[in-house]
Amino acid sequence: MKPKKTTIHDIAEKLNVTASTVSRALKNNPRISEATKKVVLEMADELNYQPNHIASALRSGKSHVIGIIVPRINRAFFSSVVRGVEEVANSLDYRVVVIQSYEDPEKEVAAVNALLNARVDGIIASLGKNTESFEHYENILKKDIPLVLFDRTTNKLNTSQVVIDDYLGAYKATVHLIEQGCRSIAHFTNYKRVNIYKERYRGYVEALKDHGIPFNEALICESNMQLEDGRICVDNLLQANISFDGIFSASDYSAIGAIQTLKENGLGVPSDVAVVGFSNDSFTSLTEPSMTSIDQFPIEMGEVAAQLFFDMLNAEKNTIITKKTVLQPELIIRNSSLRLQEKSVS
Amino acid sequence: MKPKKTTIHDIAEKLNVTASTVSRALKNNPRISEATKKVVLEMADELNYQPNHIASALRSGKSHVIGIIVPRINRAFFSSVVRGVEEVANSLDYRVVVIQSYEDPEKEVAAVNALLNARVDGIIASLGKNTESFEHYENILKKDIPLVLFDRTTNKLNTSQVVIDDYLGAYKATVHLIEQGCRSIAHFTNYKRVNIYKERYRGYVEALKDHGIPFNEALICESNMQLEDGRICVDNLLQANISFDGIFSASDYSAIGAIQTLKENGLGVPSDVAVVGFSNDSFTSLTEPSMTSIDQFPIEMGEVAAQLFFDMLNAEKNTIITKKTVLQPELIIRNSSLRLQEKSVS
DNA sequence: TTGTATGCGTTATCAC
DNA sequence: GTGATAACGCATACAA
Repeated sequence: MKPKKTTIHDIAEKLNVTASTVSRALKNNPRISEATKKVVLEMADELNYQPNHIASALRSGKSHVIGIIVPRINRAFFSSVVRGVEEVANSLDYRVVVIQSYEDPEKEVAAVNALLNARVDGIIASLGKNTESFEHYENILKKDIPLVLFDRTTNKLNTSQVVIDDYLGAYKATVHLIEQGCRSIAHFTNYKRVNIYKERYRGYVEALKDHGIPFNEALICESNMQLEDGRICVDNLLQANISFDGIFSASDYSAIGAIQTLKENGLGVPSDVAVVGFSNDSFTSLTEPSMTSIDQFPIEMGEVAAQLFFDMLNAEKNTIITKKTVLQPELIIRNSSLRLQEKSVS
Repeated sequence: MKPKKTTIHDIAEKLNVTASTVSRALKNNPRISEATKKVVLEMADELNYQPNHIASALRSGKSHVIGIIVPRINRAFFSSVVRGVEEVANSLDYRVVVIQSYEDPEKEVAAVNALLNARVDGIIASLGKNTESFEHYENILKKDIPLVLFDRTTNKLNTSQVVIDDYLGAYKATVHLIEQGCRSIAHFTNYKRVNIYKERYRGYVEALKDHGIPFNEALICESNMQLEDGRICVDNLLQANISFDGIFSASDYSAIGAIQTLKENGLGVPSDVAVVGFSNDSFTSLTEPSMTSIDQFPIEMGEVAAQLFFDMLNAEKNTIITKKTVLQPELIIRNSSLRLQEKSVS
């Protein structure tokens, strides 16, 4: 019933050569004559030969698979990064497998082990928010397996990474709010725990300083940055009677929560409070008002991550090259912060 | 430097048994004594043994990998289905790899080939909108490899599938609009090309009939169901001066496009036009007004798909069992269609 | 209950 | 430029 799959031996037999010759011909080995290569390729085609990657992986020790660890794949940002990696990887005949860590350190450790166990040729990862130990990643490096970190990275690991300039993104966002007339800008952050939020916090502070606006501790709200947290932050500000006319949230999710609560309290967005988020998640264009945010160019980030991976893979002789690439973010202005035109109309 | 990975031979050597014994002990083979199993497991633990799945796959012909083909992973629906599959699969020591077809028939064929080539033990797939030939899927079945279809399926392939009752979902949605007082309900669809939209169309028609509301061809708008298409559909209705007081869109995306255009034209949602979408995508709770939609229980769908896969896998002797599972959808009522309370207030 | 022998399909290392 | 052989790590038919 099941037609047996054709192997290099089948091809070899038909052509009266050996499997080694076929193997070399298929791999375009320079020591094989062009004539032989030609007939081998033709026969392979005729017999509908499909190389067995499993056998190849076993023999060569190279699986041609890259493992990606992301907190969750249903975030637009992460799924776009994965897509970027895939594009580069597939073009070089590499496959990609994705594992989600769900921001759970234990699951992250398990993910690393699962990937190592699956003999991936390398790992591209973004750290979970609660990751504080890096042993599992150090194990990867100890085994000389390429590791590339993206977005949520750490400098405690000596490996390549790609990030956006979170500082610059936050700076741009804050300056934009100032230009729209905001003078009391609240900031939603998680800077004590995650590097990228620390950078965004720094950008916010610096932008205020550069424009002569005093920093006000009371306007900082620390949380886990989900939708509900944004609601709570606004509630707290209102209850405490702290006046504010702008919000820069380091996450789109807490930004939308903030917008909802502001509206429920009869405050206009952006007329009373202008709001800017971070990540340019796909839903930001669907909210009312549509939300200004910072684009992180996730596809490009994935492409760069893949490139860094292959750089490491190919340099793997003894030179350990680690590179940090920083991408430039862009401010996408939408209605949640666009006051100037509104004012001239009303 | 690199410590060589421990194999079953290393364990065997330490214990003065053979590799076969170790292999069997690790697989919990009943022909091995409990005592031997115990020492083998202990030694495996001590030497930090990690089974080499690649070698195992080569030898046994079973990769313990399930391939999933989805149009795009960044749709909440699909990523949730994948998650459901993963949960069941991982609990049975199977891994999952995902390939996106991007609604492109050629990419879908390539995806099937890539998965077969990767020697996956089975494939779980949702068809692309433009898929009209099924040869690539027939090839899977010919090879006796389990295939499970979900959501966007076809009856032209004799294999297991899991769908929601699209007819019922549409029926519920339409009845809900009628109960909210709608009497001229537009329907956005793609029924001529995709089965599930045909079923939703049928549910819409039937609900109207059951409530004595005449069907009006002019209220049907066929399109590709993206956001922009929803905008166009509403534009067309308005331009043609066709009066309508409700919209049942078979997609959340065209529903949000419709809401945007209605609002831009000064029409109230739901006061002038009530809107219901389909899929309960995560953004539906973030729009203004929040959007009523039909939940398809994607995680459950993934779990069932995985279950059907394992059913096929385990029955693979000679009995080909194919089963069709139909899940029940649920109407999630939000503000875009909730008129009754609004009316009593205003 | 355990050991022996063999092969899954490929590739690396010799040899010629 | 090509062939012969072994080996990657594991699983299984057959023997004992």
